[in-house]
Amino acid sequence: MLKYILLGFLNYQPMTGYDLKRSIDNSTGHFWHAYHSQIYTTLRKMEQDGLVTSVIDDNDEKLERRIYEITEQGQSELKQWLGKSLTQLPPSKDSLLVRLFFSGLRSPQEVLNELKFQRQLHQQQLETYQQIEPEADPQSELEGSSIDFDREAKFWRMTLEFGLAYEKMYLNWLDETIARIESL
Amino acid sequence: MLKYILLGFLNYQPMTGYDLKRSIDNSTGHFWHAYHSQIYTTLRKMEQDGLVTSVIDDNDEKLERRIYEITEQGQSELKQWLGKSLTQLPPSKDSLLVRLFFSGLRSPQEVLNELKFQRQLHQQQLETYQQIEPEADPQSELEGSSIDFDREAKFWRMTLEFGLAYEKMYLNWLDETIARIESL
DNA sequence: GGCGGCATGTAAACAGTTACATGATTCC
DNA sequence: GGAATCATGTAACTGTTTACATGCCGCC
Repeated sequence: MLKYILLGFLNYQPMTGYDLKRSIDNSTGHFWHAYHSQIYTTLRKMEQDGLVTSVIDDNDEKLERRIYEITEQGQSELKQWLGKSLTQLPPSKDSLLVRLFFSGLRSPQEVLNELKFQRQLHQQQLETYQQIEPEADPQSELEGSSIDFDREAKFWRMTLEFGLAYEKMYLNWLDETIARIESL
Repeated sequence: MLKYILLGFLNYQPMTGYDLKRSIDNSTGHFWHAYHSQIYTTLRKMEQDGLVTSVIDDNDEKLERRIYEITEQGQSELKQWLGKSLTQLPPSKDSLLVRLFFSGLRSPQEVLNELKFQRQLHQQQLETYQQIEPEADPQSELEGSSIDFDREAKFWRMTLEFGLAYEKMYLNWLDETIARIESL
């Protein structure tokens, strides 16, 4: 999966591993997290497979900043992946729900503490998403590009809407669940 | 993670790998999926680590059905895990959102087809959850057990409520997103 | 000079997925 | 007899996470 995320971003413009890490953290990372260690190793592998090429940045002679660029083969692989629609539900994994499922073994107070802490985190996450709203086009500086970033931004916005809906739903459910446990 | 799910179920009663597979598919699998291959190998590893013990079922001489039972060490490890509350948001991974994020490369019709198909799947999933509602206690036959299954069932119900809220949110978002793309 | 953030990487461990394999039982 | 489902497992691979490691730059 990470492979396609990297191809997706490199299809916008050439970037270093670190640039990719930041791009992911600010956008797709909200629904597909990646560690820098995985990004660097995956980029190396993709270069071996001919999906990207890399050059060392000349501007900066001290730091070995490697700039990656997507190849035609990379573009074609990205398009091919997008062409094959999902035919199943993406499996969801939520360790909090696993913990809650087996919470008969814990004291109600312990469960409440955990849920209330999660509530804070989800509240923060919601606020993070709400602050992304105004600026929907972080790539707007790319004037000469062949990419229509207005069109791209519509899809980015849709994933943001998902994040907002998800956090609101999560907060609602946490509030109801907390209330239910408190009344036990 | 799977380790703790297996411990959680074995804490209710001794079971075979296949029993565990079915229990997971019907409950925690909705928020933490596991393949049978992983279940069997993890059980073997847990036995080596002293978290469970196993015996071959005598009733069935043809089939080598191995019945696993949780040990005291296993119980203590399960409780210890539950004791350490999550301090971060569980990372979510949703490949549909990744695909949508980069859907500027696709035709609107392709995107719509994928979203509409996902809509069907989520509708089915919602109905699945709605049918679980009436029977909240699949373990009710265990009369002599030391586990208070009424108390357990309250937590199971909470995770089910999450599933219902999640699917409703997802369907809503899909409907809005589909409408937005159709009006482009 | 020390601290924090920038920037890049490797190694080892762990988790999860896919494919292969086998044999029993049940139903048609 | 054949197909589907029950039931158990191994092997190879891929993906993900944690830990280790290094050095630069700017700020106080």
